[in-house]
Amino acid sequence: MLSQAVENFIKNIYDLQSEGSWVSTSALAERLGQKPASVTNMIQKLAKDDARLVEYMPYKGVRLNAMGHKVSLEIIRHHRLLELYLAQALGVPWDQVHEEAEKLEHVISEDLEDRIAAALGDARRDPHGSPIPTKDGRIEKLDMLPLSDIPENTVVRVVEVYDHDPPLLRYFGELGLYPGAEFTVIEREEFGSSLRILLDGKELRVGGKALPHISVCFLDQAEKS
Amino acid sequence: MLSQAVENFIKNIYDLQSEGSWVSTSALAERLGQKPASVTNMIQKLAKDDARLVEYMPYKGVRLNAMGHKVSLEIIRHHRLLELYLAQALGVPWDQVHEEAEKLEHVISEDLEDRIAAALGDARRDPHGSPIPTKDGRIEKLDMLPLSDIPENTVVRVVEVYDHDPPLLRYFGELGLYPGAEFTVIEREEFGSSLRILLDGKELRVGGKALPHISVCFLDQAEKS
DNA sequence: GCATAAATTTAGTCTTCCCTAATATAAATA
DNA sequence: TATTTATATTAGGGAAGACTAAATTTATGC
Repeated sequence: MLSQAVENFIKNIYDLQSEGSWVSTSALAERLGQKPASVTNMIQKLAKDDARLVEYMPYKGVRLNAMGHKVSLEIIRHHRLLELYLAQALGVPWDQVHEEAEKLEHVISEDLEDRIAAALGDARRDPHGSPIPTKDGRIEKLDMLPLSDIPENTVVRVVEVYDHDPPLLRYFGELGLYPGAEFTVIEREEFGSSLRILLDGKELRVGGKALPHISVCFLDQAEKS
Repeated sequence: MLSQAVENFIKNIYDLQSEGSWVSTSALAERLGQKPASVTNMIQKLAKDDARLVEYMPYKGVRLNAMGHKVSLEIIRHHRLLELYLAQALGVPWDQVHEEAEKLEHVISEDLEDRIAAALGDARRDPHGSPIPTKDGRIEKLDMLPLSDIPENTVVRVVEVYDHDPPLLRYFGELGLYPGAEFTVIEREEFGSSLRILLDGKELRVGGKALPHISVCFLDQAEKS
């Protein structure tokens, strides 16, 4: 049985690892809201023989090994199933599901996980568009680009909104920028200060700081519904 | 914010307190699966000025004060709402809901508590028949007697099954002895070894050890449906 | 009523998981 | 390359929450 502290470490290493192979002590400390010294400490424990969840090279960083990778996907499966269940079954707003799932993910049994999954049917994505890992540890790789990199006059669809900050999510919600939403990028204003888009016939302005947190895919005429 | 350890202490003091005013160190230790020395330690902390949840008299025992009483009912509300929700919404068998709720009760937010309560409508009892405390801290007092005290030739209805042991609950489930079930006590065998009852036209034998764990109310002809 | 048994508390220890302060290493720059 | 700066690690410490062993208090039996 892994402690909640360990599970959180593993999960956050997974998230950071996608942005490069080795995860630095300070990046992990930042994300966990802990001091770098504390992180070094825990990482060394996780790399030891009894745990063996990560590979650690002093002054270089940490990364998950096969075991740690498996464990992280189990936790992320819990988290994302819970987010979706809370939103669908209990109507928890999408800006609050993360915080709630963050606590629940560590305490639900395998059996409850299965029941939640069954209740959701064939659920592939959580409310933010992130893929839900399968029970056997596979996870869909999404084909997408941050909205900040999209050229003008392009039709796109929101794939994933990757941030857990409630005010930011509420802002996106007000604009209608949920996963699945389709819109046209009209014009990128100078210095990336904001983006003009056309969504459901309305012209909207999306703040520049928000752009990296929305990922979209291109939508050619054939696909567009 | 109370720790899970503290919440568990408070909840278990509540449960034991109904069987007499002061709760002994050893009884609490037994229930919590801890050593008496550990319990003394924690109790003294709970009685200190910062917490002030219990009243403590050395060598006599511990009991909840007004604050502790309020807190315990909040935790028990979480627990019982969760048990009922898990059973009703997710089909978790009644012998497993306790264990699951035991972990969840400490991590759900007030908001989630309210959403679960709303989803359940006007829910008054958990799957074992125990009353669910209201949001404002009131709890129904049940009028019932243990099945071991019921005279022969009496018609009764199951009110509460008070034990969390899964095999015992499965045994009751097989017999059909859920809260609400109505039956007639036919004959009490000598030394309380077992009880013959008539339920839904079938004659059943209930093991003597199980009798104190089922509480029933009398059912006169007028009430009987 | 006194001796023994049972229950409780005290004292000291251990693990987990966080911290700060000091030190060591790596990276960046002149 | 030497020096400065940023990053990481080591060393030591503290709170929470459990433990064992020893001492103390209360209850019980003759």
